Amino acid sequence: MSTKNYNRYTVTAALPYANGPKHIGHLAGAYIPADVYVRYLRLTGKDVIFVCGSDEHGTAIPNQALKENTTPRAIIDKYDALIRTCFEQLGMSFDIYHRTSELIHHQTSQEFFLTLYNKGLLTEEVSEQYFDEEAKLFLADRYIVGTCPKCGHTNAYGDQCEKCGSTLSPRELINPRSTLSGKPPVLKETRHWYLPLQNYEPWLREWILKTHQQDWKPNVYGQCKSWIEAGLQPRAMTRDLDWGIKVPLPDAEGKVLYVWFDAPIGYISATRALFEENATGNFRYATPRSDFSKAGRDDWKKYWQADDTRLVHFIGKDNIVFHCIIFPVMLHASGEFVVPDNVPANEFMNLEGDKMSTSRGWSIEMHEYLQDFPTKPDELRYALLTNLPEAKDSEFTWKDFQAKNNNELVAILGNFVNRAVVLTQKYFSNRVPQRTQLTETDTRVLAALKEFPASIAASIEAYRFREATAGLMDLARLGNKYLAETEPWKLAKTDLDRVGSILNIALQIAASLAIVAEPFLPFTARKLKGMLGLSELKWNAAGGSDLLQTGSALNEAPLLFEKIEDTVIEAQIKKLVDSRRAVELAQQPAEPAKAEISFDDFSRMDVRIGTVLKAERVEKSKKLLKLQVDTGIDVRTVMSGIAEHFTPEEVIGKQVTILINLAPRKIMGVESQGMILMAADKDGSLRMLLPGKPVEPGAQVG
RNA sequence: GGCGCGGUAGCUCAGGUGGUUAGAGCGUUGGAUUCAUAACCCAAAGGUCGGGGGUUCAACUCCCCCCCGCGCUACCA
Repeated sequence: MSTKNYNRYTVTAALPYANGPKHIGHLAGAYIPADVYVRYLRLTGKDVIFVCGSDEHGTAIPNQALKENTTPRAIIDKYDALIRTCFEQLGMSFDIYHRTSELIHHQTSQEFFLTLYNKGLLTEEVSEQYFDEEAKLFLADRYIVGTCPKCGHTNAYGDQCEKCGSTLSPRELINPRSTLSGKPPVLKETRHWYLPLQNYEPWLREWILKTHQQDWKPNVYGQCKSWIEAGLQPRAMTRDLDWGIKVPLPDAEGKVLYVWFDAPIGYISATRALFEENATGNFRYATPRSDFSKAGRDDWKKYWQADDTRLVHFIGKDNIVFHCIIFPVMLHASGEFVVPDNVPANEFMNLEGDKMSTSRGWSIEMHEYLQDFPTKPDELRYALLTNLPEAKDSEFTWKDFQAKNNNELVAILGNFVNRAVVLTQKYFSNRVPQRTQLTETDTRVLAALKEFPASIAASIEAYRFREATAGLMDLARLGNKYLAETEPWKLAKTDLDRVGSILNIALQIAASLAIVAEPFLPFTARKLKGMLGLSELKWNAAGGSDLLQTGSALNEAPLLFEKIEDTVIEAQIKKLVDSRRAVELAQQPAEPAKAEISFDDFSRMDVRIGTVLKAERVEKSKKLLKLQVDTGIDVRTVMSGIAEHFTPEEVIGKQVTILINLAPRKIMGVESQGMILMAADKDGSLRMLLPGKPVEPGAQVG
């Protein structure tokens, strides 16, 4: 249990891997809780930095580049920009969002590696790995497929057979082949540097199993325990790859640091960059902080090396081993760094009854949400916060999103604020009325109000963000209930003084809401403060009864939230289903082969290359084009059902493949003498079969 | 296979170290109300806490077995 007195906080959120867009599951796993935590700490006046950035190394980056037919550099630039923008629009309040491709990160990582190396803490081992001679690459297990030795499945991966579920190593595969070239890989010797994790087992046992049994979440603690008890082994910290951070040793050509070695160091280099930029005033990735304007560029060390710094990593459960075992061992072994005080990893968020997966088309990408709901970042934050997978996998549904918005944000929070403000406009010309004599109800409500901030704070500090969010909404409920009990609209004609007291109290509640909402709903909090004319107040002001001065004017008060209609939700669900269908279609196996035919059958068809001389639309037909085709033998008319895929202009001059001895047939009153051959893609779209180089019309296809 | 985390009202989820009638929100039903984006407020119905054993005066909470879901099993980022 951490009983230490901490004087500053270093909070990290998992570095998103820049090989593609990120979805709301990632937000729920790490970024939203981290942002709430940090915003809260700042409000309480704590010394805190919040660092994150794009993770831009590893084999998947060049692979994605291959897939998108571009360079790794282009891939990371593209996805870094996309993710960075989304985070900003969602209100992620990073002090810096850095990139692991930056020089300072390469330097920091290499220094870190050398520190361990020079201390003699890394071991060197030579092993045989599969190598793709054509791609000239060592292959990660995932990129080798072959026949499973256990079940005979012919497409088992090098690490696992998806059919029988057994765990494999690439060497076990029968007839292995590279997924990059399709060729069989060869075994080749390679040398790598390993971190002997087993040497740190006693330390890990002491640090995790003993010290953190109480304060780490059960899922995190259990996972760590499982690994430690299973026995730790040396883990390679380098890879054969040409994309990444060079191993800073002689004769290490073609070797880079393992991405999971460099990625967490990214937190440190981001912190260095944060102070570098604040010290120089040259801001590229950091958000300027006035309190750091006098900081030196070496001040980053306090946030990583001082004993009274509390390091907290927010991650998803897939990252537990790296943040709880490997990175801490690296930090500990280096001898210079503090280790995390907590790693509040979340589980996964499912979507509409199924696992979220970008590749399967079953996800809500951040940028897609923001495109469709550009004015509603807080609405998403709230829906995710109330259903974070804190203890177990949770589920996001669009209906639930709608319900949270309509029944809670609109009906409870927005409505309460609106009621208080509208009544004030109506009876007190939009000025905060005076509070006179207090009734028993008043004092009770004011006392209850006072309790909220501390209770919400306790939840946040215990990493219970759902509970904390519920506390926020309960405060709005308190306000609604107070109005329902006191019914100021009834008293307006008889006792305006009393009405004034009631509205004063209601407005004080709204003011506290504006402060307390900031970590959860930053955009709404800002709006609400603007409406109430409330200055920036710290957390400890929340719960107070005199946040708003009597007589001060309220500003224009638009509605904080708007209802989301059924049609909008239905459209989102349809979009989701459609995107999965599209992916499934694309992955559908090709049509099975037709029955065998003889060579004679085949040679009876006369297939030629012909040149399209003329093409025109056919009246009253959506599908047909009437073509004049030079077949080398003659020029003939062919009616072709391609009008939905090609315009006449783009067909003219093309050398198409044509079956010329098909029996003529009248179509739309015109005799068609042959058939143009087309390839039909899985989505039904047509592609012409063109010769690779121009040929004379009439060239036989066979 | 081994290990870890889960399996609590129709739905989404809370339930430190075992102890009075097992909780919240949504949904449902009924009531009250009209200041408010037909919203708020009150109340009720609804669960043999995955199944089966055991420990105990007492178990959702501890132990054992089984079933189900998810994850990890260490060169997948």
